[in-house]
Amino acid sequence: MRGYAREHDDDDGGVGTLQPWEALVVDAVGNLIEFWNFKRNQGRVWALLYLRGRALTAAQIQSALGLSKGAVSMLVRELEQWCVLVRVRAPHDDAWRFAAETDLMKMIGRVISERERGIVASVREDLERAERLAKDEHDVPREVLDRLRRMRTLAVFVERALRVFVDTARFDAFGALDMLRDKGARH
Amino acid sequence: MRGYAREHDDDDGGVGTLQPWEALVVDAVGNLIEFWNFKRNQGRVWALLYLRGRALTAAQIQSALGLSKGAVSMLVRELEQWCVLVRVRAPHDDAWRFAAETDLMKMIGRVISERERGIVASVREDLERAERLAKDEHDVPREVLDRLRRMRTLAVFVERALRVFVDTARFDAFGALDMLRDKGARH
DNA sequence: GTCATAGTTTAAGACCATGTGAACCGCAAT
DNA sequence: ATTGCGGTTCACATGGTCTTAAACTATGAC
Repeated sequence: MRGYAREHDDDDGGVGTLQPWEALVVDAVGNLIEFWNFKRNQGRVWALLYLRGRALTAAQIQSALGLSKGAVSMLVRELEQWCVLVRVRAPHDDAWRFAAETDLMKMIGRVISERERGIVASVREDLERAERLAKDEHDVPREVLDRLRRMRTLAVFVERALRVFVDTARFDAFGALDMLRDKGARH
Repeated sequence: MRGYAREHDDDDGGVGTLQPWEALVVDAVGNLIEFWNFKRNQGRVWALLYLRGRALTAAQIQSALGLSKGAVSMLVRELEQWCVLVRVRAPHDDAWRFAAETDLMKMIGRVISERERGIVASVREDLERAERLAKDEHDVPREVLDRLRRMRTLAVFVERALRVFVDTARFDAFGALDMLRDKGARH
């Protein structure tokens, strides 16, 4: 019976295809992540790396997940930009290796500060501009202006909330989100 | 100069196109909502209705936003299902009218409980199945099982957090999210 | 009955995101 | 210089989502 771990498992991280249970995990994370507007395969790559618990080469990722060379190249670069994995090269290794980031706060924080915050900010700006324009018209009813103001205020509020979140969450108020980390034990 | 409000503005809610400032608002909301995995036009419809502060007919929505009849039909049905607008028919009116829901908690609560919670739950289930399968293998390293368990635990945690949120948030801990509502004043 | 109006459903097409495969670059070994 | 290997980039194909146009249903007026 073909086992999960090979004898010298250092040099092959996943030739051929995944075990069924591994595929389950990888796809589950992929599906989840897809809903947060990332690519499904980004989630699958991260999950694979996290599960394996060590750095894999692009080729290993490619064959484990059944992706093309180009796709892996794109995916790891994107994930790197989101601080979701790190690219490492051992002294005399001739290939990059990729390892999963396990600090969820770091990842979420980055997504919020780079993406969510930008969106909310631009909505707020549009609402502000709209408010100025509307005020210049002479015939916009008071209640309409009022609703417009309320929307803008809400946007400002959300913007602040996000800022507070990223600024404070690092010093973990959110203990549970540190759960993926390898703390005690080994090493 | 063509004004915003017409003399007898009861019967035309938006013939032709929107005022520039209105378009700004509507599109801003559309862009925002798109990022929460809804259709851009769903956001635009809601924003229009909220801004106008009264129920509009499908035809009015259609011409104000420049959509097709079919699109409006789809959009309002979907929004209705998410409790984002209500469909009303006045006594002797021969057309439905649609009004924006202003209780943000109601809307968010519904989205979380119907969509987000389902996703997280299905991920948790997959992780549980994977964990059982992995335990049946004899050669899965302890650390791997451990990471798998941690992922599952995190999923369970998130699931609980979402449940708590939808169950308690109704009795507004989140005052700011009630901001869109017309409370005091008129009426 | 016919006609008109309001709304729904559907097939077809436009559009966009994602992945592929091949060409390409850079480097090291021979 | 040539070959091999890791990695990147790009044009194109593919697939999914959204919108439209048109057919269709329903309902009320005449």
